[in-house]
Order: sequence, then structure tokens, then C-alpha cells
Amino acid sequence: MNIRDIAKLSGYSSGTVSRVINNNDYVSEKARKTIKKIIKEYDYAPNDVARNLSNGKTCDIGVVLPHNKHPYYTQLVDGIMDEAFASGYRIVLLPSKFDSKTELKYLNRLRRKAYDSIIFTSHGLPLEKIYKYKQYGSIVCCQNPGEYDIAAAYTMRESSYIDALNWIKLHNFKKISILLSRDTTVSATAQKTFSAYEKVFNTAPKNELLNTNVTTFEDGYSAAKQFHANHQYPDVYFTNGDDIAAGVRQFYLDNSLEIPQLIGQENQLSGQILNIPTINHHFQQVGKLACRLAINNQTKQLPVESEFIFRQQKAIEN
Amino acid sequence: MNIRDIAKLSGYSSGTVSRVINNNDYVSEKARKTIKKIIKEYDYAPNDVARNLSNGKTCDIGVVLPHNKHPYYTQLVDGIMDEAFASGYRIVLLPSKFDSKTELKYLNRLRRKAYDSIIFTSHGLPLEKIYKYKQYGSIVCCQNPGEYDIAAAYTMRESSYIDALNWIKLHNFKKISILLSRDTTVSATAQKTFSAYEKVFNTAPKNELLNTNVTTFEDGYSAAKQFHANHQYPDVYFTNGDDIAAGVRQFYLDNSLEIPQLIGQENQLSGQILNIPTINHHFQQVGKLACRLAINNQTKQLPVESEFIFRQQKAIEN
DNA sequence: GTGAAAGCGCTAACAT
DNA sequence: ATGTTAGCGCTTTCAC
Repeated sequence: MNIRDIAKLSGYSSGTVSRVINNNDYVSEKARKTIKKIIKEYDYAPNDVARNLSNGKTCDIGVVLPHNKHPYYTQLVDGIMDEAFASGYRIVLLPSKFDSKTELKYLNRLRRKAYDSIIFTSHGLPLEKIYKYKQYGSIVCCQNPGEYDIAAAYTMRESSYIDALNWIKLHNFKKISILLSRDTTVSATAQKTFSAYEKVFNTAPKNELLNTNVTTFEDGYSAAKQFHANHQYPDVYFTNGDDIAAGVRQFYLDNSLEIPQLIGQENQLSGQILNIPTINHHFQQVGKLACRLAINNQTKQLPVESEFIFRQQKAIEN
Repeated sequence: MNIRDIAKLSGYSSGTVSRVINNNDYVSEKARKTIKKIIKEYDYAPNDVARNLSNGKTCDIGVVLPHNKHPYYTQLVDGIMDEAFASGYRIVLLPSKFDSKTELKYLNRLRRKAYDSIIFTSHGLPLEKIYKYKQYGSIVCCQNPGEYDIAAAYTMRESSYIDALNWIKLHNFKKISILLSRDTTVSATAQKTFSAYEKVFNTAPKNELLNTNVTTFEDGYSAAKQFHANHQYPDVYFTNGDDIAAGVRQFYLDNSLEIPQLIGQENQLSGQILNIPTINHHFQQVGKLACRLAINNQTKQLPVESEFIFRQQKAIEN
């Protein structure tokens, strides 16, 4: 059952049927009524794929997601989805695990018009590669693209990082551990962390107090454990998430050790419960902006301010 | 630039080009080489929408999501996504807020072949309505569809609920508060909670210790606050999430009141941190199964066991 | 092994 | 207002 069948059955042409379906243009009341009746009678529904093909657009937006365990992505997707829904767009989830091959496949699907735009919440692929695909459709990143002329909405980490590190400095902490999700060689976030550190302390972070590939509570726990196994005893942890900070805390708790100062990120529930200072990156807002850029196909860069939220950690932990 | 252009440029027909693109069938090495060269030279990429139209399928699965604040959905989507990715399917997010009109729109898009299947992680629409759309495509629910012959993967709440409530009974708690996300009139989960309660206590839950529309930490906090304002003093809270239980706890903490026994659900990080007993519903597994049903278009019902996880709440809370 | 052509189902420009 | 028709771009059957 297609539009031509309805045309025949109603005695009108497919053009008129199309007009009725899309209720635009001028159609006589009589035609509209007759056609609607037939549509109902034969339980006809127009085919969206055919429509997309004819219109040359899908109203779909692909969203590349390295992993979904991290709240960064959850919040981002939330913001993107809100905005997309409001504009009649749909979100297609594209899990990548930072794998370049997979991400390239997704970029190629943009080329193949599987979706109108693609948003990288984060990426394994170098920006250079991504940039090359700009010609094929609307591409938006959620990290500062630097010199590349790529649309982006992103959180400005620097000032809040500096605030947090200054706070650490002011309180005279000496052994500063840093937990990251990815290495500085591939992660802009890691680089930002380092540069802020250097600005505040005039020296690079200590390698022996550094740990990468940390993304979960469990990872935080293991990281703390490992430091202790190596006889490293940080007095403060600058972590990449409240959940991770909570994992660190748990290690100390389980071993009846005094809990060091913690600093989280993402303003997660765990931080709120445990009174861990955090950094709010406003990722929902970032997602909203990214989605708007995607929809309007604008090559703009939209930074969003982040903020250091201080909380007094309880001296006695349960 | 389309397949016919490539055909002309290469001196072959579009049929042969199609064969090369899909590298199936028999194509001579010579033809393959020539055509591939032209494709590369002219930077041609086949159009996925046209392909979908011709094939009559999209490899997309719509996932209806009432809200994404609740971890129930996060875990479910996680499971769905894993399975979909493994099978070359894509997930299209369909936020509904339990709104029937919106959900109906999504069902109609199934009819319009916008996606091959649709999964309801939860629904506002009555099953009867959903059932009517079964003829238009693969539909899967993530709740027990009861008498309706609808595909479903869902958590078996009853036994773990009874375990938890028996534990409550055994420990002689008397004022049992129940927090729910939706009313028994619309929510199967709420109904299950009630029936388990009745089985264990031979009486219905007390209305004055009941609260619905609770979905977040803040809601939990407010619920506890409200009970106290109404001079109701539960000695145990059976909540619909660890985060919510954590919110309840926070109220007592902030007001220097003794923290009552809490029971959470979903096995969330907050519960782990605070040692709140919980119920693990294995939603990731449910998601996996639901997705498999969607892909294979099987009308099966797959229950998944849930389990009560006991944890000793600390007597002294921080 | 390859080509021709008939779909897939809809839209929109043009004609009347 | 309505009809006609040429797209949109790919797949697949049927000949040869």
C-alpha cells in the first residue's frame, strides 16, 4: 500500500494525496475529505524512508559516544536530546570506545547521508581527520578544536582548574595526585589539566602521582591502592569525576586510613553525598549548544564557563 | 554523484557497480578494479537512505525513554546499545516523558518504517494500544505484558521484593514507608510492590507512609521532609532507587535525626558508598535480551531474576 | 559476468 | 485545485 494506491482508490492523483498528507498547499475540502477517508479505510501510513530520500534529509543526528559509563556523556546526551526533541530531530547513538576505525565508519555514514549531522562528544580520531569530513555534512565537536575550523561547544576547563589548583596551593597540599581518563598525548582535557598545573605551581605534575585510564569508582579505588603499594602517599587527589573521588575515598575507608583531600568533577551525586568539592562543567548546556550548531550547520565555537564548587569535606567519615 | 554516474564513468552498468559496492555476487576482477578506481577518484559514497528504501529496512531500533534521569533507563539503554552495536543495528532515542501522544507518534513512526523495531523501556500508553501496533513491526516492552501477547524482557520483581520485605518483617520494623515513581493505577512496578507487601504483611501498605512521583535524590529528600512535617516517622524506607534512599538519608542527616533503615533499588553507586541494601534488577541484561527480541522479531517473554542485596548500614553516619 | 529495467515510495516542479 | 512526471539513489530480477 503506497501513495499511488491511495491515489487510485480515491480517484485523485498521488500529487494531491501527497498534499493532503503533508497538509500544505491548496487542496479542496472535498479532495481532502475523500482522501483522508481512504487513508483511514486502508490504514495507510506514508513511508518515512522514501520521504527522507526524496527530501534529501533525515532529521537524524548521530552522536558519537566513546563510552556511556562516564557521566560526561550522559549529561551531554541529555542536553543534546532535549534540544533535538524540541526541534523535531532524532538522536542516533554511535558507540565508539575511542576506536578510530569505528569513528571513521561513523563519519562515512555522514557522507552516506545516514544522518544530517554528527556530534562527537569526544573522539579518538585526530581533528585533522575529522576536519576532512566537514565537506560532507554538519560536524560538531564537544571539545575545543583549537586551530581547526570545526564547529564546537565545549566547557572552558582552564579557569576552574586554576581555581581548584589554587585552592590546593593555598591550603598547602604538597603531594598532589592527578587522575585522568586518558593520556596527555591524546586527550585535550589531560593537556588542560597539565597546563593549569604548570601555571599554578610553575612545575609539571609528578609522574609518580599520576594515573590514567581512570573512569569509574573502581578505577579510583585501584588507583589509590596502587599509589599505596608504591609507597606514594598523596595528600590531595585531583580527580576527573566525583564517582572516581568516591572510589579513592573508599580505599582509604576500607583500610582505616585517614582520608586525604579529594577534588572531583562533573558535580555528581556521589560528590554531593560525600561533600567532595567538585567542578561543574555544565555539560547539559554544552550538549544543547552542540545540538543547535549541528541543526543549523553553523561553524561556530561556543565555550561554556565551568566552575569550581567548594565543599568542606567532613573530618570524620563514616 | 550517484551510482549511475559511476556506472557511466566506469563504462559498466549500475547493476555491476552495485555489486562491487556490496561486494557480493560475481564480478570480474577487471570490472571490480576499474569501478573501485572510479569510486575513489570521484570520492563517491553510496546513499544509505536510498539503500534503506530499496531494501525495505533501516537497521534502526527506536528506544522509547520516559526520562533519562533514572538509572533504570541508563542501564537498559546500555544493554540495548551493546547488543545493537554487536549486530550492526543503531539505536534511535525517543524521549516521551510518559506522554501518550508522544508515544503514539513513535508507534506511528514504526508504521512509517522509520525504524525496524521499537523498544519501550517503559510506557505511558496502555498495553492494549501498543498491542494494536504489533502488526506494523517488531515491538518489545521492558515490563511484564501480562495477558498481552507482546514481546518483552523484564525483571522479575516479585521474589526480590518479597525477600526485602521479609527482611523488614524479620527485623521487626513497623512503620514502613514506600516511595514510588508512579501510582499503582498506571505503574506495574507499583502494583508489584503492593502485592508483595500484601503477601508478606497480609495487609495493604499504609497510605500515610506512601509517596509517589519520587524519582531523584531531591525527591527522596522532600518525601522524608514531608513525612516529618505530617508527623509520620517511618522506621524503614522501601525506596525505588539507591539515589532516592540517599536523598532520604540526607534529610535525616541535615536535621541531626537518627537515620532509619533504608532499602534502595538499582544497585547504584550511592548505595554502594553508603552501604544501603538494594535490589539489583539486572537491567543491562534485560536491555540485551530486549534488543535481541527486537532484532529477531520474536514474540517471547523473557523474565530476568532480580536479587535483594543486603548491606549492613553503618550505625553511625558521617 | 554484465546490462537493462522495473521496482522501492515519496516530493515537487510544471502544466493545465 | 489537480494531474503528470521526473526525479531522489539503490537493488535485484531477468535476460543474454
